[in-house]
Formats: sequence, structure tokens, C-alpha cells
Amino acid sequence: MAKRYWLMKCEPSAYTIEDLERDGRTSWEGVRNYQARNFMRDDMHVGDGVLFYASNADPSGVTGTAQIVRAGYPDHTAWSKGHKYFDHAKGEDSPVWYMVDIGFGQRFGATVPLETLKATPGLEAMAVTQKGSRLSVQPVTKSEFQLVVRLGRSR
DNA sequence: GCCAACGTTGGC
DNA sequence: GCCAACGTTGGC
Repeated sequence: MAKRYWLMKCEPSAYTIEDLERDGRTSWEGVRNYQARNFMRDDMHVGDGVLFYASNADPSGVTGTAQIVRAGYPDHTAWSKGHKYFDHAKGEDSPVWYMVDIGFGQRFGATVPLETLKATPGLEAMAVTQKGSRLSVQPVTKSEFQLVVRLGRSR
């Protein structure tokens, strides 16, 4: 299985690359979008690379990297009553929502801002640089991943 | 905080 | 199956 690459968004008020550096690894629960769910359930594999993207941040952008350390498994928070991600329509017998675990990779010296991503040749096709793109889990190519890492390391 | 763009829901 | 209404996302 060839290694794949992903970009995952999170608001800093929920979780940051600094949190991941401290924790070492974390579970990526709470995704309630079918397209993102499909990527996590079907296409993510241990060892895949992840660009960690801070949304609604100042500035928004890629703050570091991670890797998949556990492939897709049912998101139990969807059927935990009272949990903030509880989804009453779904039962434990037929999981609808999935999550993965990610491990810390590296923290960039500074955020690679969205503005920079948009202005960098070779990154034009990234979903995150498209207007109106809201997908919180999205595939990126190997060259896009490597380009962003290079931008991050030089900061 | 504003608001445009998007995804989902539900009436018909 | 259409589409208006609604809730959410996320840049600014």
C-alpha cells in the first residue's frame, strides 16, 4: 500500500499542533461530514502523512505535520449520550461515523499561512486553497505535502 | 463579529 | 426529486 498524504483541519480552540506535540498522539473524533468520513474509514492507513491545518486562526494555515497511527474505527462519541459529538440518529450496532488516531510529526517554526499556500506555484490544486472549500479532511499529493513541509521547515 | 459558501433537512 | 430554510464552516 503506497503511502498517502492528507490535510486535516482543526480550530486552535479545539486542538493545536502544540497540544499534539505534548500528547504525542490523539484521536480525531467528531468529524460529521460524509466525504471526510469516507476518507477516514476507507482510505487512511497507518503511516500516511498529515498536514496539520489550523482553521479560524491568526493566521490560518499549516502549523506542522502528523502521521496516521491508527486507521479508521467507529467514532464512539457519536453514540455517547451527553457527549458534545453525540448523534442521536446512529446506533452502536451500525456505526456511521469514524475516526482515526494521529501521532505527532513536527511543529513548524511558524505557520505556513493560507495566503502563502495560495501564492506558491504547485499548490494551486490543493482543496484548501479553493474558495469555499470546507472539507475538514482532504487528500493532498506527495509533491504538495513535500512542498508545504519545505515551506514549513524554512520558517 | 460578519457574512458568503456550503451541506443537510424536510415539506411538498 | 426539487428547493427553500436552516445550521455550520471558516476567511477576513
